[in-house]
Parts: sequence; structure tokens; C-alpha cells
Amino acid sequence: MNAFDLGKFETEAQEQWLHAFESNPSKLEKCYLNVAYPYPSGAMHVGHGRTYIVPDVIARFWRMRGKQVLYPMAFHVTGAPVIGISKRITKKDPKTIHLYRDLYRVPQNVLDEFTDPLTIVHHFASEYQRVMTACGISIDWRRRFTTVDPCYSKFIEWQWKHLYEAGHVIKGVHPVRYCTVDDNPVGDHDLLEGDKAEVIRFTLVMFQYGDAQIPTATLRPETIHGVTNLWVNPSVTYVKALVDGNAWIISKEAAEKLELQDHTIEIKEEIAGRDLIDKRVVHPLCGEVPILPADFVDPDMATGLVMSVPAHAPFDFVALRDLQNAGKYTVIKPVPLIKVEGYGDIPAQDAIERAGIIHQMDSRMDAITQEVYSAEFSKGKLFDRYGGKPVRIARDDVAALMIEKYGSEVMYEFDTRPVICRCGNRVKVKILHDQWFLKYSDPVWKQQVSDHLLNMALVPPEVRLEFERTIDWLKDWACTRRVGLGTRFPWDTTQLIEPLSDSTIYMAYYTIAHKIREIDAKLLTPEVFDYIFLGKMSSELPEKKKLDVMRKEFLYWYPYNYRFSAKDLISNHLTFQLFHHVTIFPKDKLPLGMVVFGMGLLNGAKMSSSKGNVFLLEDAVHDFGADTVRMFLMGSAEPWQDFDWRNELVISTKKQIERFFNTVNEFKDADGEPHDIDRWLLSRLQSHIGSTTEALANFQTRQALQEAYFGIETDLKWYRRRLPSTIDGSRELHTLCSVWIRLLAPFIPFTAEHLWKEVAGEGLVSFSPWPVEDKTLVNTRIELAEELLARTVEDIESIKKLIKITPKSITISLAPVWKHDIFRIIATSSDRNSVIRNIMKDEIMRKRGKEATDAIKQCTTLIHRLPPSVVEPLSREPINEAAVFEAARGFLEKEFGVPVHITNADSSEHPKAATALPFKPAIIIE
RNA sequence: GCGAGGGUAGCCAAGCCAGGUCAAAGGCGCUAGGUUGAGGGCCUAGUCUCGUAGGAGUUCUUGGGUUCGAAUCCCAUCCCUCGCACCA
Repeated sequence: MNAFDLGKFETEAQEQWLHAFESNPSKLEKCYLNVAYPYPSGAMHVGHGRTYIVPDVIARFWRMRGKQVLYPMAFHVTGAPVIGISKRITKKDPKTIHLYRDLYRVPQNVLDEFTDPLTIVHHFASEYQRVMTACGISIDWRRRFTTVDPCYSKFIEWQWKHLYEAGHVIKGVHPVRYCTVDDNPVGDHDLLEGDKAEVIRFTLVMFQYGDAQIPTATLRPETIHGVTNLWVNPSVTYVKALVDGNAWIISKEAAEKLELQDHTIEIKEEIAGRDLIDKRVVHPLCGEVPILPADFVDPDMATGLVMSVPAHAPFDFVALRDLQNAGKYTVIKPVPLIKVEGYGDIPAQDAIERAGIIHQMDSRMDAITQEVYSAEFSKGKLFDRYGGKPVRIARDDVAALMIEKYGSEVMYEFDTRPVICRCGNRVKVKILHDQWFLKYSDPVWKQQVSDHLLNMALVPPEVRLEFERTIDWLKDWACTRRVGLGTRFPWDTTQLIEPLSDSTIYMAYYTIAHKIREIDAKLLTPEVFDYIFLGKMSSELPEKKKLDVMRKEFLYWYPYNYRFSAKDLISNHLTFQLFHHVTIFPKDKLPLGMVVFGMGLLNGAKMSSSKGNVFLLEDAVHDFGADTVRMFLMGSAEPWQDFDWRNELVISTKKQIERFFNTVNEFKDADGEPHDIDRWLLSRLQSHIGSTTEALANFQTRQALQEAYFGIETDLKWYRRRLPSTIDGSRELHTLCSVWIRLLAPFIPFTAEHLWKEVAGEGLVSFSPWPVEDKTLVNTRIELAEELLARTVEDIESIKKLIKITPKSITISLAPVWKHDIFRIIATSSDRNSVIRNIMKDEIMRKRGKEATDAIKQCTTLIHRLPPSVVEPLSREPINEAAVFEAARGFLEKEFGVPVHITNADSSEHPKAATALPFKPAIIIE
């Protein structure tokens, strides 16, 4: 009749919860929680589950504690990924089809529609809502929106108007990875290869060659003084091209690249590499040098020609040495210019010879180059005749000088290659114009954020440092994009506001999301939002009454209390939103706190949709039940720790819920008279209530479950053991059930809701009052008595185990009064050294001699071993041990199946009796 | 490489900030016994080593140090996770 059936509990509760969590301003104190909204491009897995269940548990907790709780949800559909996905589905890319059809189980007819990117996000947004609901997440769904809703775009425009007016939006140029086939910048997820590649800024050193110039790209312009020659690949065909009207000799590849980097290119003629060999070039800072052949020169690296500094560049040194070993160019000597500790005059030579490098192709060349470069960069100094500056300073100085006086230009190139787009094309660096930035580098802005961070609650506290570092480190952020979904950038409507920049203050939008829909988006001018969010009046506000309602909502809910998000967003989103808030909202509307989550693992490995290592949340709910999923996710680790989903562990979580269910069913109708053990149970219950409450107030879901579930379960086991077999449970068990259900309700709301109906009769447990610790029910003496009994039982068991005889009787021999005196004196004394002397001053003690000093030592050890919760009350007043054991004699005899005698140690003949201590009676088994 | 966090018994994980209450909570797994009596049930005990009396010994990545005393503090070392930007 009342079977454990999670599926049934879920169905029952869902009906009653349908609109239960819709939350409106009220007289109650508010609690506004929100979590980073999802980008719905795929199905939810158990990792997502935790992200939304943690805030839900906290929301349910505060709701029961009588707060007006708001937990809203929306969908972030801004950005480019779904554009790519829809393209790949259109092209019938097998990997993508497999992912969506087989892993996410999108029905074929829906999948067919995925050629439209909006369909993808809308489909999965609905899926998210469905699965979140199935998980019992108590969201106010009336406030759901997506970031491409017209009203939301109006809101974003308003936000940006304020950012702009504050001077945080600036225009600039920016080098990006660019695919010339797609004609678009490419992000990491668009890359087939080279996603680690960084764009590096090279200086082009311009050598004069007849009427043309040869640019060589370098990261170390200061080494110009040590150039002995250039390197050219003899088997490569170079071109002479007019670059911005000047004749340059460069590789063909370089010509294409430079065209993307703000240069006009007009190719005039081809020049074979070998025709350049032995020609001479000149630069004012190094004089005239020859061009030498080198096969290692890559035409696809920067300009395709390089300058050679054999004294400081191991590659150059070896290449030159190889030529000279063949008897060529023997007059060329490396020209050193940097002094660096740990190396001789020619660092490159030292490094090469130390490593015993024979030829250019040695695999260690890169490492040696790195070693020399970083040694020179960190510790090197230019020779006095070149200015004597440290390398790290001279490098930038020389580069600036060259650009100013010697015609040098900047060229961007990747540090590693190849970099290949998903379309198969080589990615190049392009300088984007009309690129807009958010000026996160602004020290004044940074300071405002840092100042506010001091007022914020951060969970766990360790993340504070990371936030501080991030604020400090943040540079200007390119905030507009050319492709994707999103809101048009107001100052250049061909561009869109970038996804991380349109999701920073939407927590404020939640407060009005369900109301603003009633107004035509066209009417939503900045003045409207100025009124709602800032209280600024304007003459012609539309729908003033509706605006007033929204103003009230905002004032009631804002600022939010806590924002939840995974820790990988600290370095961007979570910090960005602080920047935006401090600019737009007044001080009393700034965020109050943040909770940062750890990451999720599946069977020990990182969850990843693309690798197929995911467990869908829906499947988990189906296989184990929503409560099981919730309890497992909340109990296996604290929110900020990484957690690992393992099916075997989840199964045992389900058994635990079932055990709870059975126990409640067994006890809820008990109506016996209470005994001492009931008073003990209730006393213990109070501390579980207290600890659970404290843990949840600190977001410690795991700790809370330990207290609320295992703490109470362990007590009940002892209770049952202690209960005389002739007696039924007392009516206090009904109280315990009522409390227990409520303590667990945030974690396993479905089961709790079902049981609540049986225990309380009516109302939803979700809105029932959270249990409050009743200090008047706390009975330290009874708890101590049970503690003494339990410890003694344990001791008897371990002795029985050791002596391997069949006991015929057990004698418990209690410590005499004088030992209790000693115990108390030691426990209350602060100075352990003098305490022995003080005790032994006493005449009576001294008469006891060694017996007394032994007792002192033993008591000292015992006091160290006992928890303070035991020592503290004992030191105030000993308990009547004889009464405790007399009362429990029946229990002990039942436990051990032999007669149990209780004696006083000082009247016992048995030598063991002398070992009796307070709270640790001597045990004699015969 | 840089920034942040972390490494605890078979596994997960508490403890570390405020050093002695730590052989180290709790859960899982495993083993034994009991109960019911057939099998994802419940209860009890055990689960580093030794021990015929509730104890002792060696442990908390590794190596040093501070201290009467360190899982806990300091230094170094190795390993792991996250972030390093135009990407949600």
C-alpha cells in the first residue's frame, strides 16, 4: 500500500508544485538566488544537474526558513556555436549527426529542423526546462526568457548606453585568427588544429637591398647589433612586391598575410631564393651583411627571410658552423652583444657545445633555443657600447626606435603552426578594424570592482584571491562580433554584442522578465529602463502603471543575494558581471555574494560531450529517481569540490533513501510512552537540527546531509538497540519523523513531500517551517550517560574479541570518588606540569602513593582522548555511573547474554578493578 | 611558462585556517557473525601492522625544518585540477 516508489512520488509532487514556486514580492524578507544560465546547444548531463540542484537545495532551505525565495532561469542563446552546429548538420557531418541523433536522442523530424540555429536552442531550452522540472528544481518559470528576445535586446541596448557613457566602450584595432574562406574570425571551437596557438607580435627589421627592402621578422630586435648575415631558403621562390608603395622582398605566403594586416600588396615579380644568395644588404644598426643559404628557413613563417645572430641564437650558430665546416664564409665571426650570467662571450655556442649538438636537425634545438632566450631575457644585459640596458627593457626600446626611425613595421604571426580551420583552410592573422572593446584595463574601473569585492560574500573563501588576480590581470575585451546570434551593437549595427558581454546584468532583468513582455519592445527606450532600474523619471514614459509594478519588483528583489557558477567562469563571466554592475547600478544594488562550483567527473574522467563521456541527466533520473540523483550530487562532495559520478555509488544512495522511507513508515505512528532513551534521542536530534541548519546556511550540502541523514540514522540504530524488546517506540518518534522529513526535504523533496502528507496530513513540505533547535530539549546528562554506556559496550566487545574465551559473566567496576576528583582537577587545570604537584600536596592523596600518581597519568591520557564535549560537562559535575549501569543492566545482559555485575572498584578484590577510571570503568570478563 | 586550488588509509571524503581531543569522522566497497531463511533487505563487528584485556608500533605525495609534541605551521619536491581571453 505504501511502497517505496520514487517514480510515483515524483508524479504526485509535480502536480502540486506546478505553480508553487512562482514568487512575488511580499512582506517576507527576500532571498534572491541565481545561477549562470545555460547555453542550450545539447542535452543536459549530470554535471549540469549539479549546477542547478545546488542552488535549488539552498532555495528550498531558505524558503522553509520563511524567506521569500526567487530562483529564476533563462537561456543564453547568444553567440556562434549553434551557427556552426546547424551548418554541420546541413552538411550532414557524421560526427555531429551522431552526437545529436544518438547521444542526445533528438528525434529525426526535429533534427531535420536543426538546419536553423534558432531551432536548436529553442529545442534544447525546452528540454532543459523539462529535465530541470523533472529534477524538482524549484524555479519560477514565468520569468524564463532567451537572450534574443526583442525586449531583452532593448535591455542590452540600455545597458550598453550606460557603459558607453561611462567611457568603458572604446574602438580599436585587434589582431585575430582569421579564416579567409569563411571570411570570419575563428575561435577555439572552430579549429581543427592549433587551438593552443597564440598570436605573437613580431618586429620587422628592414634591410636595404638595392632599391628594395628585405624585412626579417624577429622577437628580439635588440639583437640587431649582432646580425652577421641573413638567411634565405635557396629552394623557395620569393616575390618582389610593392607593400604600401615600397618594394619588399618576401615569400608569397608572407605577401598574403601582410595583406590581412593593414598593408596594400602589389606583386611585381618573382625572385628565386638562390638568386639572393651572397648578395649584400645593409641596416644602419649593423652595417652591411651578406645573405647566406639555409634550408631551415620556412617561407610560411613570417616574411620567409630571417636575420642571423649566431652569438645568441643557437639555430643561427649551428647553421653558420655547418657552412664554415664546409669551408665557406669562414671570415664571419659571431658578434656578441649581451652579457648573461652562466654563459661565456657567445652564449649560443656555449649552449650548443655543452649539449654536444652536431647538426641543425637535432631534436633538442628548440629546447636549447628556449633556454638561451629565457636566460638572456631574464638575466641578460646589453654591452655598455649598446646602452647597457637589461634585455627585457632594451627589447621594447629598440623595437620602438626601429619603428620610429628605421622603417620597421609590426607583423603578427602564430607561435605554433599549423593552425587550421574546421573548413580545412589555413588560418591567418588578420587585423580587425572597427573592433570595439570594453576597457577592462582601466585602473579606475578595476578599483571600483576591487572595492566592491571587499563587501561581497565569496564561497568558498579561497576564491577571493583568484578574483583579485583576475581583476588585476584583465585587459581590454573585444566585445563585438561579426557572426552569431545576439543584440546589434548600437554604434555599428553590422556587428553584434559578444556573448560574454550581454550576460552580465541579466539578473536584474529576471525581476521584471515576466512583466516586461506585456509591453511592445518598440516602446522600450532607455528611459523606460532608467525608470525601472534607476528610478529616473522622464516626461513621456509609456505604460506607467506597468512600469511602476516592475520598479517595485526590482526594488524588492535587488540586489541578488548569491550568484552560483562553476569555477571556470571566475576569470571571465563572474568578474565581468561585477564590472558591469558597478558601472550601472547604485551601491545598494550591487551583488552581495557568489558561490563557485567545482567541476564534474564521470567515472573518474572528465565529462565531455564530444568524447561521448557523458551521462544524461534525464537518464539518471529515469534509472535512479530524481531524489537519488539529487542526494548523490549533493552528498558526494561539497559544491565547490570536484565530484565524480559513479553508478555503483548512486545505487547505494537510492538504498539510503529507501531506508529512510521505511524507517519513517515504521515509526511515524508509534505512540508508546517516552523513556529515558527517547529523551536522549530528542536531545541528540536538537544538535542535528542545529548542525544541519548551520551547514546549509554555509552552502555545505554534503556536511548537511551527513548530519541530517547519517547522524540521525546512526542515533536511531542505537535507539533501536537500546529499546527493550518488550516496548514499542514512543510517540516522540513521530516528532522525530516530522523533523527528519523536513531536514531532508531540500535534498529529496519528492520522497519528503510524499511522507509529509502521511505525517503532517496537509500542506506541502516545501513550504513547511524548517525545524528549529530547541535547547530546552537538550539533556547533556543523558547524552553523557549514553556515551558512557556505548563506550563501555565497545570496550567489552573488543576485549571479548581478544581473549577468545566464552565469558560466563561480566563485571563492570566503577572508579572511586577520589579518581573523579583527580579527573576533575586535571580537566579544569590550565597548567599540566604543576597539577601533579598540587594534587600530591593533599594528605590523603599522598597516602595513596603510586596508586595516585598512576591515576593522574591515566586520567591525563584519558582526558586527551575524550572529546571536549564529554570532558567539559564531566569536569563540572561527574555523572552517577552506578545509576547509569544499573539502569542499563538489562540491556547489557541482553547484548552479551551473560549476567552483568556492577561493583565499586575500591571494594573489589580483582586486580583489574584498579584500572577503573572515570568514564572508563574496569571490565572484568570471566 | 604564468595565476588559483588540491594531494589523507581499497575508493570517495572530513580534519589543516585557530599544532596535542588523530590510527585519523562519515559514506561506499570488502570480510565475518546474526536475523530473516534462498540471493541490489536489515542488524552487529572487523577492515595499516602486532597483541589471550580495552593496548602498542608505523602512517596522512616525497624530502627537510620549527616544536616537548605536526595530517595540521615553514621551506623544497613531484603529481593532479581549473583559468590564461575574443569562447560559451
